[in-house]
Amino acid sequence: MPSQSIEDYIKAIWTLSEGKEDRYAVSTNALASHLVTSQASVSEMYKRLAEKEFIDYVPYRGGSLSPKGRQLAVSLIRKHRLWEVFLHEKLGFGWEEVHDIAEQLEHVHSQELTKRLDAFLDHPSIDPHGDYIPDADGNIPKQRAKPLTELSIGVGAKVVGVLDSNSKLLSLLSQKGIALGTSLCIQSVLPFDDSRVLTLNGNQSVELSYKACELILIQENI
Amino acid sequence: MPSQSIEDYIKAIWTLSEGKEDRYAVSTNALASHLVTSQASVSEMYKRLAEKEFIDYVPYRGGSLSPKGRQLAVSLIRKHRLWEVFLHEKLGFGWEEVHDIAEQLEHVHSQELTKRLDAFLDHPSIDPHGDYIPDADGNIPKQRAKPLTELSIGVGAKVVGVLDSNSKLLSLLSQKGIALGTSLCIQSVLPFDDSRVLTLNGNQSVELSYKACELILIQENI
DNA sequence: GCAAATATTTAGGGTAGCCTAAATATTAAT
DNA sequence: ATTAATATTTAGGCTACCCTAAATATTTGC
Repeated sequence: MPSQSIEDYIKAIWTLSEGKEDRYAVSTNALASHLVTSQASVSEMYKRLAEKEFIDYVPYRGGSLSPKGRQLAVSLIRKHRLWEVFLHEKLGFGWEEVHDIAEQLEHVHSQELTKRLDAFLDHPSIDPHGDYIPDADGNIPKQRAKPLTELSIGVGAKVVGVLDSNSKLLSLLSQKGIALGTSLCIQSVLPFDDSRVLTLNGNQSVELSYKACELILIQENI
Repeated sequence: MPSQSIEDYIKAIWTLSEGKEDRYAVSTNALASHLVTSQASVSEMYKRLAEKEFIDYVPYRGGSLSPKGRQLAVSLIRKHRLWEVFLHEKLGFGWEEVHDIAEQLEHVHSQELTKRLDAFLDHPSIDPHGDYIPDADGNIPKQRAKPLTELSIGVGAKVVGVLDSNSKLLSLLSQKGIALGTSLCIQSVLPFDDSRVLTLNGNQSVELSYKACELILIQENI
């Protein structure tokens, strides 16, 4: 069982190499400042992690996750984000409060627990911050979901999540014909209040306030 | 923030002094075998715990919880049992599976989390093993709840909990007129199947199978 | 291409845990 | 009351972390 400390390091390496090419090596420096620790500690830990085959480590070149390391990282991310959903949806914590608690909960070891928690939460795919939750096999979409307010006019996208389980928002959306998976594109942005006029599934046209758009997560079509 | 190790020691001291008089001192030996560690480690840790004022420690006499130590212990027990309820009631774990996971979850530090979990579970007073959950102020009934099958004939008792949230059991009980707080006493035990004939609230008489009696927790009148 | 700046590792040391074996205190037995 | 048995502590040593300061590699700027 990897120690909490090892788990923290692995997760940090994963985070810092997100979006970078495969096997991207994280520098001692970057990791040290991310973890708010000394470079010497990182250097030492890099040796331990390489020893245990969580990373590939070339002295003076930094460390990159091995398949084993990546798997550990992703399972931590999965647990972290599932717990965040739990804290937000079930216990009513604000999205800004959930991180620190999830940071502790992610270290609980029990695959069965993760599996049941996932089912209890109805297999969510997005956490309260809009980040994707890796599935049980560790797959996770590369592209980060972004709020509808950040979509440019004329660019096609798909609804992948909603940032608030607030039932009023959900009923507003269903009323407008917007659901998970709906394809849309922004037709125009209205003056003064920045409401968006959307085209849904290539035909219907609906208007949605800025406030609602902020909470809808989309992924741009490729 | 006390370390996980310190928390484990404190909880163990609490457990071993349960039911004993106040300030009961736990011997090095007893604690070592309970924690499956060496006596030397306990001796050493006793010094650390006394230093941090979690226990009163007289060399060669063992350690007893200080008020501060007792408070920590009870908060751990509270968290442990609340998580057990969560795992059993919400995630469907069997009562025999919940302990090990709760053992990890109890170390998560967040009073707000405990508070909200308690509310989410509807302020349970008993965990899936029939142990009382200390309230937010650390109060906990001295007497342990025991199953109705362990109540002797003619002894008065009160229903304090039900070990299975199985709705069929609950509906059977409401049908028979048994609820939380019902006073009862065993009139007789039937031959062959060990069903119990009960007197409820001093008047009605009902019969209940052994299988059902096993899951009903009672506390004997004093 | 070499010096200066920067990044990284090594050296040396600290604490919280854990361990076994030896020394010492306490308790029980005759 | 002394000895034998048992309980407890101390001594000495280990690992996994952490740290600062010094040494060494690498990169950058001219």
